[in-house]
Amino acid sequence: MRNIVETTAATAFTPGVASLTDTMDQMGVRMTFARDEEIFAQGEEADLIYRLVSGSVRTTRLMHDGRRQIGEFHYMGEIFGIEANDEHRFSGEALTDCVVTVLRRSAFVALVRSHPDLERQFWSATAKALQRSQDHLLLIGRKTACEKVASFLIDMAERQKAELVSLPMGRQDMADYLGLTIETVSRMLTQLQSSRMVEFTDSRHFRIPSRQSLARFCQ
Amino acid sequence: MRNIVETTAATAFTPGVASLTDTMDQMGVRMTFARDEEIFAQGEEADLIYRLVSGSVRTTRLMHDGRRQIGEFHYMGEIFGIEANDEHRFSGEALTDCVVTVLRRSAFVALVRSHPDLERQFWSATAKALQRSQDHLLLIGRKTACEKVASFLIDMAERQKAELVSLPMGRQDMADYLGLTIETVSRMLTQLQSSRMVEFTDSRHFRIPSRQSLARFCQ
DNA sequence: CGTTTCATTGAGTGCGATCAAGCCGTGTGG
DNA sequence: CCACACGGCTTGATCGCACTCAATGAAACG
Repeated sequence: MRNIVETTAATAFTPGVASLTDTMDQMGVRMTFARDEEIFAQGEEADLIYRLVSGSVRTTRLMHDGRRQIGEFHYMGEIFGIEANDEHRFSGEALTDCVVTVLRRSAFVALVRSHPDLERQFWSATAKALQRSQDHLLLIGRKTACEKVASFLIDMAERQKAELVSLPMGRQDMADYLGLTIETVSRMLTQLQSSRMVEFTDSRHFRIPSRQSLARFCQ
Repeated sequence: MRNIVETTAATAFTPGVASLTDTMDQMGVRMTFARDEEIFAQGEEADLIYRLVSGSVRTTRLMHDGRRQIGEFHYMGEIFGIEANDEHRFSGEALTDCVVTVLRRSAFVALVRSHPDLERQFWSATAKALQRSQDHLLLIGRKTACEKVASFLIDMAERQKAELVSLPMGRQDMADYLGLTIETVSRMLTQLQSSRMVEFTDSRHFRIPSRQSLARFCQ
């Protein structure tokens, strides 16, 4: 454990109309993680809840033989590490250097119980996660390699306001998110680029000339 | 609409320590659906919440060209049709003839708000759904056809207490749940059967001689 | 008994995986 | 400043698993 998490603030704090994330930031303890560092491990007790102040995180699940599935990428402001049971079913790993605020689950549950508004916000976040997971099922189960990569690029572009979109993850992470191999991801990217659907300035930055055109590749 | 849903009971009802599902059954309106009938449609306003009294349900999502992904199968007792937004992202269809209790979402939210215990049960159900969806991601994204089918059979066996497990869905539904074709599902089933991993009495009923042996096929 | 629907089996194809180089930007030390 | 190594990415050649297309088998139903 890198840091002792203090929960003493919980009893003193009264949020009023504060947002869930603001409240977590005020009550939680700030921690930093370096790129590729593990934040929590698959199988570990899920007694902490995390909010991402800056940087990006991936949640991954590993099979015995090394096959890997990325459950979700999390970006600035998002909550992650929520579990229905008391055990983490995914590992959480820092995609880039990042800062998180950490809250004990028990403190979180107590807080949320006494502030129904926060509870609703929290439920909404969970339901959104479910939605994204279900959307992803269709992508992984039924889309072609090209459609998967195109959908991913559009999703990234929609999450970022900037015209030039940046990819915090490498090709292997993209592959493990989309249920493909690194080679196939690379091939589809060059294919999309030579069809003028995307323009990469370098391997981690791209822009989409016409969102609509690219969307046609996603079905 | 087949049936007008009454919500007058909501104000009069006080659940005490009743379970969420019991409460829904008491407050909701009972409806019946025939096999393959649509309970709610993809894109439709999600103003109702459903609990399955008897029978089975599939939630499906369709692409323009007919490709289909099944999100989840629901069995007796389960709640389904919950959405984060006000629009259904999946269709709900009766897998078999079934009976459901239906509750207006607004009534449900009001009820849940005034009874924190119910709210916790509801949240737990949502979190479990998220968990199942995430488990399914690994299956669809990274498992082989054989592993997918074996995992599915074990999951079915675990949900039913009986030694002889019955499949309420046809081969096409299995295929669309696992991200395979109907032919591949059929081939894997005969392959598993000729390896003595499962015994089918007919196409819809099977038993597993050794759970452990079959589990080895799931990785 | 014919018709329909669902499941199985077979033959051949193709998409994405695998195996193997090659490329390129970055960092390091001489 | 160059030589070299290293990791991440791309590209090429080949393979194989799952898909497609097609036929057959087996129940269910009128």
